[in-house]
Amino acid sequence: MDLTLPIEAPFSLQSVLRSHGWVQLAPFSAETPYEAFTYTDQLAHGARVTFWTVQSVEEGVHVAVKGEVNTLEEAEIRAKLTRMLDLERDLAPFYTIAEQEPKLSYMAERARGRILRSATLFEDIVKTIMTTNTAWSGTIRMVQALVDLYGRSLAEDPTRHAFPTPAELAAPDVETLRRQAKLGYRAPYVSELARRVDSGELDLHALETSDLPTPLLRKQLLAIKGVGAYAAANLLMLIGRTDYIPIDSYALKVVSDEFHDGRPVKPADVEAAFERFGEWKGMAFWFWDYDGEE
DNA sequence: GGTAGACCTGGACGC
DNA sequence: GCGTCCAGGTCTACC
Repeated sequence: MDLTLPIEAPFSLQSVLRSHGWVQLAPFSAETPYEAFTYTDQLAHGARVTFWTVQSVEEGVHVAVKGEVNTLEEAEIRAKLTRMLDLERDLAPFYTIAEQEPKLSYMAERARGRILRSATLFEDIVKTIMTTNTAWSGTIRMVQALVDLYGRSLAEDPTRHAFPTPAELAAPDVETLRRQAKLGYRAPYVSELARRVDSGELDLHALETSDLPTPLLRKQLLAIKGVGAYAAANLLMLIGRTDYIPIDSYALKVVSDEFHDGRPVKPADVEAAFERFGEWKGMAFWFWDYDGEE
């Protein structure tokens, strides 16, 4: 079936897909220049696996779904795409600030600022843990392994798999996760997270929709094993809280090159570079035109 | 609250 | 081929 998700301007599907590396991770699939993407998803309603092809149209985005879906399933797909394409983020206040800064002034014109997310916060947390202390190629490999090994397959094409649910990742023991998916020391982190979410002990929907102040939300994220300062800030960015900067070795490098002539910098220097943007400093860091190509 | 050391894996690099 | 280093960090023990 086909459905259209109407989206008000400014919006650019390509800008969302280019917002970070998530589109390169399974079960996403896309080719540069990222004008469309596909995604394999296991629906909560009926637990059926569906395959979507999403592309930009004049009114918003068009979604082609393999097979027929009922009304509840269609509503779920619309809700998930709204999350994935970050459609509820209000960028107007940030655009007002950004147009005063030459390194950010491109944003409104190019409809940048929306950050690609997975269908669920659970998937985003697992993927974020997979980015820590590894090369990007390692992140791609580990996420692909989790999807291929534990995600339910698409009936029409068994080579395609959805991202595993918390129950599906809680099922294998830690040693199996470590050995089969080659997660290394991250295996117990993923296992514990999956078990806590599956049992209801950790309510990620409540966390995501909470109106708690950002420092308290950050504290809840830091309580998840495997989520440290960088990962928590990254996840806060994904759920629309932009007042922390995900400081990793990449951040240290780009800030060093941009503001300190390549001299070594510390996390405090990264904070200082964007402090003037207040609650938007994570956005300013994330979308700063470091290489002058925007 | 701050810091040193250990931690899985796999690719890059030097020999 | 083989050994070493380290990559888009985090945890634990210790001070």
